[in-house]
Amino acid sequence: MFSFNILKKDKETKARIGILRTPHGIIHTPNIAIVATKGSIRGLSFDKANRFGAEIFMINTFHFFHNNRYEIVKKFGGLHKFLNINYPLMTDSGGFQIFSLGFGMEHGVGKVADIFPEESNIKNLPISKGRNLVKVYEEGVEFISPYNGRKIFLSPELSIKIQKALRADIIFAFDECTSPLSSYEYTKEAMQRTHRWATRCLDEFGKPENQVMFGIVQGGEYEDLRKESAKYINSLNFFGYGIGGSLGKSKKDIIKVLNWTIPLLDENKPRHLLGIGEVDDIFNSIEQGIDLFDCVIPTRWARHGAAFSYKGRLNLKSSKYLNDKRPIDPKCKCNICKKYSKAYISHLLKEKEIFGIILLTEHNIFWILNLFKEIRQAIKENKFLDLKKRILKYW
RNA sequence: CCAGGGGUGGCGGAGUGGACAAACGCACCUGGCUGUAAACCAGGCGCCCUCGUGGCUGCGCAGGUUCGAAUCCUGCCCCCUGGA
Repeated sequence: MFSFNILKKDKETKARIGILRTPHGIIHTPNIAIVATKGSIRGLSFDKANRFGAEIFMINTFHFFHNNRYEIVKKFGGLHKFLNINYPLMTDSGGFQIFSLGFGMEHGVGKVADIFPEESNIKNLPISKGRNLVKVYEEGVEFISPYNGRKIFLSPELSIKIQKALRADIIFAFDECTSPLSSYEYTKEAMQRTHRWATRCLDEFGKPENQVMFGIVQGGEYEDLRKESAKYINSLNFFGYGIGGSLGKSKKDIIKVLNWTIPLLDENKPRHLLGIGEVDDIFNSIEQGIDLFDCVIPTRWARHGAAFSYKGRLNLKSSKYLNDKRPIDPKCKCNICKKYSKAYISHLLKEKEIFGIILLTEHNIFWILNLFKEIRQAIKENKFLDLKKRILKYW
């Protein structure tokens, strides 16, 4: 029921196109999973996204766990039935929340921090941003729910049990996502724990027919750890691989991490770069051999007023667009760009009209999916680097 | 005309002798956002500059008291409520 086939490899780079088959449909790679954390693409229906070319969606275990909502979904027979859709789905394991509700929240940093993790700089971080709601143990993780303060405990086994109940086609092993500010020692400790958790996840998972699992490579920004992790995760019986965790202090570090990691992974299995999705990072990662992404940026930027365009990121909340009668992106073939001006959308966003967010979400999702279509076509025609050069001129 | 209340930065609205260029909210401007605690967050928002525990102007208008006034006093102007 599941398979992954590589159709063509780029001649100049490690980019490749492939087909990932699941019981709910096929995914042409490289591709991006549209994020629908709580079972909704904020501002757009699954059907519409699918019409724009979305072939797989990413939903989150933690958000169906902290409120025990997975029990309801289980009674429905899984997410497909609960959401009443028939598209391929993947679920994240909850491992990202170890970072986002823990260190990331405490220090206000993302996965790619543009800062140095020395003491002196940590002091200058906005540590008042939040407290650490996460305690990691060998057995699992204690979260203090950010929603109601309740203590909840998630283990590798429980994450897999929940993901089996949710019944997404592709699930992820429960890992610990570390911070760019974590020390070498801590990153190593967390990586080794993630490795032990990986085998516990596989044991719990068994061999179901309707789901496959991706293991996650950790190791932060450290070459020896990344290589060790890639070798170890590759030695286990996963269907594919996620590359997760801290990807370093700058965008260049992402390339380094992928360059260390990917050559050590079975080339016939799909590789998913967790959470990444800015335009330049997409090109650089595909060039290193990444097949799948997922990212909140298209929808989040839309809610925050930013648009994708061939001229780069546009902040449509800016008053300078109120006189602009042209579409967001004159080269974009989406209905929003066919019909609406930047002026109108800017006006809606400034007035906090929800319709502005809906229009922009539709455009951003369409735009990013179209970019992946162009990338696949380019690889097919051996023009990947040409396309990269052309697009990244403005990104 | 009488009685009472009130006039604070673009707007709303605190403050009622010193730490007030004036809380807070809105609006406005600029940034940020990468496995979603995010329709969010951060910064700026009188004028000037060498951008600082800097200078100037400033709380209806004019004057006064005081070391010091948005805050107290006097006069004037305007607004609101009730009465004739």
